[in-house]
Amino acid sequence: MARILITSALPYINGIKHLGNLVGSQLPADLYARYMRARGHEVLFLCATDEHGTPAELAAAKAGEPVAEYCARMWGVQKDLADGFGLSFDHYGRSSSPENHALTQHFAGKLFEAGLIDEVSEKQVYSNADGRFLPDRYIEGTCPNCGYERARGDQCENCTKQLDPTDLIDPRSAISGSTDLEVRETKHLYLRQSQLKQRLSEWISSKEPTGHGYFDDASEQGNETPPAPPPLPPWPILTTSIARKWLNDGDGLQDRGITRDLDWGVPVRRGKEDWPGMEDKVFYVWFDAPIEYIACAAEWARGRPDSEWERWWRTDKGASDVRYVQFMGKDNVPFHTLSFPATIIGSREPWKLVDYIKSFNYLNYDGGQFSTSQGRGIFMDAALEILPADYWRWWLLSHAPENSDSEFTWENFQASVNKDLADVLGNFVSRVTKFCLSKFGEAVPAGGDWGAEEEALIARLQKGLAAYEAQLDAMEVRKSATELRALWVAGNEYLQAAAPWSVFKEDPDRAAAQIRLALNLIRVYAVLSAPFIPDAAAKMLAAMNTLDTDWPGDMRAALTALPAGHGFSVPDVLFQKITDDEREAWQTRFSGG
RNA sequence: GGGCCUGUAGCUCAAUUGGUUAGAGCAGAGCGCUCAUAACGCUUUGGUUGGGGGUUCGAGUCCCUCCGGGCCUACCA
Repeated sequence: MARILITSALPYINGIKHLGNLVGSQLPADLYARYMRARGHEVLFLCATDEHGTPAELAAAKAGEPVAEYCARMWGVQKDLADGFGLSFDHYGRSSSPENHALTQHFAGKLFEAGLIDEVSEKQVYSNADGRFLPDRYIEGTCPNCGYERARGDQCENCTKQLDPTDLIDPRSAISGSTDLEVRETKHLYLRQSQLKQRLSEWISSKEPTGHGYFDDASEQGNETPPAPPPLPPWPILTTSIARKWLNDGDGLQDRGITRDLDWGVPVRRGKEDWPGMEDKVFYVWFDAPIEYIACAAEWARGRPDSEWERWWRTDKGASDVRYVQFMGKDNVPFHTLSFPATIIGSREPWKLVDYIKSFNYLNYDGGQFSTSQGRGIFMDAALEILPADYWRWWLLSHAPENSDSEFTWENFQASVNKDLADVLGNFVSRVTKFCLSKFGEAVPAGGDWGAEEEALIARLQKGLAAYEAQLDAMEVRKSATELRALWVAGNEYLQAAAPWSVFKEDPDRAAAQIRLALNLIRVYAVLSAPFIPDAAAKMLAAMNTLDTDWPGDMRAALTALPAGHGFSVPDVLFQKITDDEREAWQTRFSGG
């Protein structure tokens, strides 16, 4: 049995996430976690809300709540939605947890001891009206280059010119509109990532197709039950190319500011000691957020010995055989390939480094981007209001933006759900159970033997299963969905060829054997489909009146798990089809504006 | 500006990394079946792989160039 640590990128606390966020990290991570658990491996699957930073403070102010209360409330909202989508986290934590405060400060102290922290004095824009320093993006003004009046302090959206906030004509706060701005001197801590460039570069190289670092320890252990998963493939090009760009672009990897002048966050300390001159500052959210991956495990183990979570994270305390896989959207890649590893490596302590980073492109909505501000697209709460989670899970996973940005259209969604889920899988369950009920009653029928058709089906399923497993092991999400669907289709083809409804008239025993196989196939489908559509899988198992969720190793054996005489019930329709009227109504409702 | 990704059938995507005649699903057409959610199965139409040039015995795949779509560019996270 292997041990698999899985983390999903942390959703930012500010508001409800849309389907693009979901498919880019949490959902594929859940697919992988459910699959690995089903294969019998020990899985720790973690996620948490990312709560610090300026946007959280502003969102709280807008909601008229203290930021701590706002974050606590939104954590609850996001947790409920995650549960609604069947995301099977072992723990859903918070980056604001005491565990993360302590660990973030601990890492800062270790990095300081290693000489990897610089104190840098710099000038930043302060807004008197807002009572805060303004990040460059929160300063607006007229672009000196093109005259656009709503240029931001970092870049003009109109002419794309890179700007410095002091370049802007008539600068004002984007928060309040106030022009009462001044430049103040402030001191910040910088992580000297540039010192670790060589080390990081070599590490990234080892994960590329020509590298040799992707055969992790967990995959090299011999004859176990269950067998260890196959070696991890090279990292996605998307992951390594973004990392390379940041490593090599311009002067190479830049040192990074890891503190901010904010109230809400992890106070700057060196371990448990004060940090002179840093009394009113907090760590930058991108410093503390990835550390929450570790702290989240500590939260999970609250009230139990530290060894419980350290065996997942400390290579000196049992984590050396852990396989660690991260899931995220492409915007998160630099922080996971460089900044966080720099924190880990720079600490000179034996923390577990990530083994595989699965990154995703973006999901677009009907010809444009999802937009929170314009209410354009589908958000997690609205999605669950109109349809069960499995419908979304199936479509999103089978269309995951792995190679390029992909697009949600209602036509495609309707066609995919109706055909794949209702017609191919749902109808299979329906036709088999109803036929059995009418001819043999609500129990697995006895009599008859398998013949050539059954042998051919078993061989085909065995082959298809191997293909499905290979894609899931490689985290090829779309291809996994294709293989799963092919398994469903095989059942329908078999039924058509076997035609038990005809056979029954001449040879009821033979028909009984066919239906016995088909009923067993429903259970097998439930087990195999559960990582994608857990709720429907549970319904199928309930209808088959079984708790046997063993992953099929030998298909022949798996297809005899339900013996003759085993009672079952005909389930309700598994997947209701989406009608044209519904589709059109939703299309209108979610068009935004 | 720089970097990366991407363009394959009406639609959504493959193509074992340069190797026979570019394949699936959906949509369309035809046939079969009647257990089933008007479901299922079989057959079938549909391609100058964005345009042009080059390398090669051989190019969807490699190189150059042009066109289109997208992302990133370090103080939003």
